[in-house]
Amino acid sequence: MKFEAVTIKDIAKVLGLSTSTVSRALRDSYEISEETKQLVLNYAKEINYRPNPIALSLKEKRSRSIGVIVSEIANSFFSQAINGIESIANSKGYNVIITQSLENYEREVNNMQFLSSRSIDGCLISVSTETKDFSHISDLYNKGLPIVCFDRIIDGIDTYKVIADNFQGAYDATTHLIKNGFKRIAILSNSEYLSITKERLAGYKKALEDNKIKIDESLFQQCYHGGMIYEEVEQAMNNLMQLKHRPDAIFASADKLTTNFMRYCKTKKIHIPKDIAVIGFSNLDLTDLLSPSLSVVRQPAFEMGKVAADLLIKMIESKRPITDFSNIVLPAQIFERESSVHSRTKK
Amino acid sequence: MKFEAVTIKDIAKVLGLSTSTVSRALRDSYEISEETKQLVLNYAKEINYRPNPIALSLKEKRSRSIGVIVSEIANSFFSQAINGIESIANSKGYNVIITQSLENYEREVNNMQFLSSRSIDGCLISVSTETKDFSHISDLYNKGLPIVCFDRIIDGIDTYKVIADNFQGAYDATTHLIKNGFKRIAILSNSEYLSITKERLAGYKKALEDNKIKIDESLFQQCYHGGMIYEEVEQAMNNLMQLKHRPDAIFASADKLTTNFMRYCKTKKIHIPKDIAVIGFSNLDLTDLLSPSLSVVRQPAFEMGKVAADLLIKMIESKRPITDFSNIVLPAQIFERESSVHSRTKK
DNA sequence: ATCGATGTCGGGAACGATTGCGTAAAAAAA
DNA sequence: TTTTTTTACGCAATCGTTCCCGACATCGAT
Repeated sequence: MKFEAVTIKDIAKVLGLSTSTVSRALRDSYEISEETKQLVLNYAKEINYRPNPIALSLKEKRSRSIGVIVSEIANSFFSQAINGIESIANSKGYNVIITQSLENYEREVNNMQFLSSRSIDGCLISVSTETKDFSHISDLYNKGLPIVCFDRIIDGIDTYKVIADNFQGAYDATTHLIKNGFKRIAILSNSEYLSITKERLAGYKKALEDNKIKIDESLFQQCYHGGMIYEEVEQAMNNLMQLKHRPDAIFASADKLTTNFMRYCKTKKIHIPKDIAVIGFSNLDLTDLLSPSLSVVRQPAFEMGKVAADLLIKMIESKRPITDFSNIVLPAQIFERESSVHSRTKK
Repeated sequence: MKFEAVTIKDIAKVLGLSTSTVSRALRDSYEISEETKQLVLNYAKEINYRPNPIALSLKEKRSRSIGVIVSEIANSFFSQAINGIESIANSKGYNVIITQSLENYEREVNNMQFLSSRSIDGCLISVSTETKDFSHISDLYNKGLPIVCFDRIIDGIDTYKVIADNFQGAYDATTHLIKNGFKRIAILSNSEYLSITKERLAGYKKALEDNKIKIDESLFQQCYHGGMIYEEVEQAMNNLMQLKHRPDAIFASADKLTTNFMRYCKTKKIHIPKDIAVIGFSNLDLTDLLSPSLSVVRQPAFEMGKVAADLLIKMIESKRPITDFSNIVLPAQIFERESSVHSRTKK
C-alpha cells in the first residue's frame, strides 16, 4: 500500500517542458520567463505538488531533521522542553525525532547510534543518570555532527549548553526552608555524575554556609537512578530517618525524587510538613493539588527547549564552524506552598 | 557544518570494485564470491560504514518513518501511548515523528499536511476535541496513506481502530459510585464530537439504568475543550452546584476534566468526597498522592500504542490492500481510592 | 549583414543505493 | 577441442531534485 505523489517530471510532461525548467520556475529563477513561471506555478498548485523532501535531502546532504535524546518523555520537564524544541524546529522546517534513554546508558548509546544512522542534521541531548562516559557523544561531535546539550550537560564537548540556574534555584529553595525556621535540612540528590546534581548541591551548601549552618554530610543522600526506582528513595529516606538527629526538612533535587519522597511519607504515615517539610525541583503542573500542596523550584522547560533548538539550528545552518560557544543559563522560579511551612508558623 | 559519511563508492574505490559488487556483497548476494564478500564486509566494518537511509528511501519510495498526531504529549495517557508506539516502531526500524494538535483543529490539519509533505509511510492519529470534519484525514487515506486511529477514533475512514473499553470503564466507574451509596451522579463530558465522549456517556447511562436510577440531563455537563481551559470546567461545575438538587458524586470522563475538577473543589473549598465524590478517567501516575487520593479508570495506554503501531506497520508492509479491518478494544482498569468513598461508609 | 549580448530553455550529471541485464573468464560437459 | 554452463563481476538505469553547461533565438549595435 502506498500513495504516489506528484513529481516535477509529471508537471514537465504535461506542460511539455523539461524538468530543469519546471524546477527553476518553481524556485522563481531569473532565467525563466514570467509566463512560463505562471504556467508552472498554477499547474503545480492545481495538482497540489509538494517537493519530495527525501530527494532534496539526498541532493543537499541534509535531512532537515534533528534528534532529541531525553531520559523520559513522560517526565513533565522533558515533555515541556520537547514542546519548546518542536515549536522552534517546526517553524524552521525541521522534523524532530524523539528518543528516550529511560536513564539507561546502553539505551542512550543505542539512541545516539540510531539517530546518527538516520542521518540527522544535529542533536539535542540531556544525558541519563548512568552516563559517565561521553565518547558516544564526543565521537560524533568531533566528526562534525552539531550537538547542543541542555539540562544535564557534560564537559566532554565544547558546544552550546542550555541550563536552568540550578545553583540559584537550589540556593533559593534551601534559603526558603531556612527562613521558614527549619534547622536540619537534608538533600536528596540525583546521580553524582550529573551536572545538575553538582550545581544543585553547591547551591544547597552555599545557602547553608551563608546562614551559618554547619554542613552535615550524613544529610546528603544520593539516588543513583534519580528516583526512577521507588526503592532507592525509600532506602535514602530510611537512612535519614534512622539518624539520631533527624532532618526536619528535605530539599529534593529532582522531580521523581520529590514525588517518591511524598509517596514514602504517605506510606510511612509521616506528616508533611509537620514531621518533615519539603521543597523540590519539579515541573509538574498539579503540585497545587497534592496533599499537601507542594513547594517547588520550577525550571523554564519550554523556554529551555526553544533556546536549545534555536542554537542547534544556528549551528547546523552556520557556514563556518562556530567556536565561541557559551552556556545559556535561564532563571528557575520558586513556588512556596504548604509543604514547606513550619508547624509553628502555621495558622 | 556537516559530517561526511562513508558511502558505498568509497569502499568500491579503495577495494577496486564496482559499487554494484560492494552493494551485493553487503547484502550477502549469492552472486558474489565468498572472499570478495569477506573483503568488503571487513573493510565496511573497519570504516564503520552505514547505508544512507535517505538514499534508500528515495530508491524504495518509503521513508521508514511514521507520523503521530496527538492532542498533547504532556498528557500522561499520550506520553505513555507514545512510549508504546516507539517501542514497536523502533524495533521494526521506523522513526516516529510526533506532533501535537493541542486540541486545535487548524493545528491538526497543519500537522497532517506537514507529515504528509515529509513523506511518512503511515500515520497514527487521535483527533482533537474540535475536530468534526475529517476530510484532512480521509483525503490522504483515500490517496493510499495508511492510517490507524486510536483512542479518539472517527467514522470517516474504514481502517484499524484501537481503543480502550470506554463503555465498560464508564459503566464500572458509575456502578462503583452507585454501589458506594451515591444517588445523584453527574458526568463531566468532553467535546460531543469525540468517540470517547459518546462511549463513556453511554456506559454511564447504562449503569444508571441497570440500577434503576432515573437519568437527569441537567447532570450532564460538557466541556468543549476537554478541560484544557480551567474556566470551562469552572462553568460546568458552577452549573451543577447551582442546581436545587445538587449532585453528590461526579464521573469525570477525561484526564484534564478530573484534575481541573479537583482544582475547582480546592479553590471553592468543597470537600472531596464528603461534599462531593469523584471518579475520573486518568492515566496520571501520581493519583495516589493527590488529596484525597483519586479513584480512576485507567486506560492501557502503553499497550494501546503498541497495538496501534503494530497494525499500522502491518498495513504499511502489506503487499495487497487490507480490507477486513477491525476495532481493537482493550480493557480499562478501575482503581478505587479515597475520592469516591461515601461519608457514611468512611471509617 | 555580422557580431556579441541577452533571454529562455533543455541535456545530463550528480546525490547513494539497488538491481536487471550483459559478459568475460573459468569450469564442466560434449 | 569445442560447446555449454556456471561463476563473478561491471554497466547503466532508477528514485526526485538541483544545477552546471550548452544551445538556440532574438535584438541592438556596428
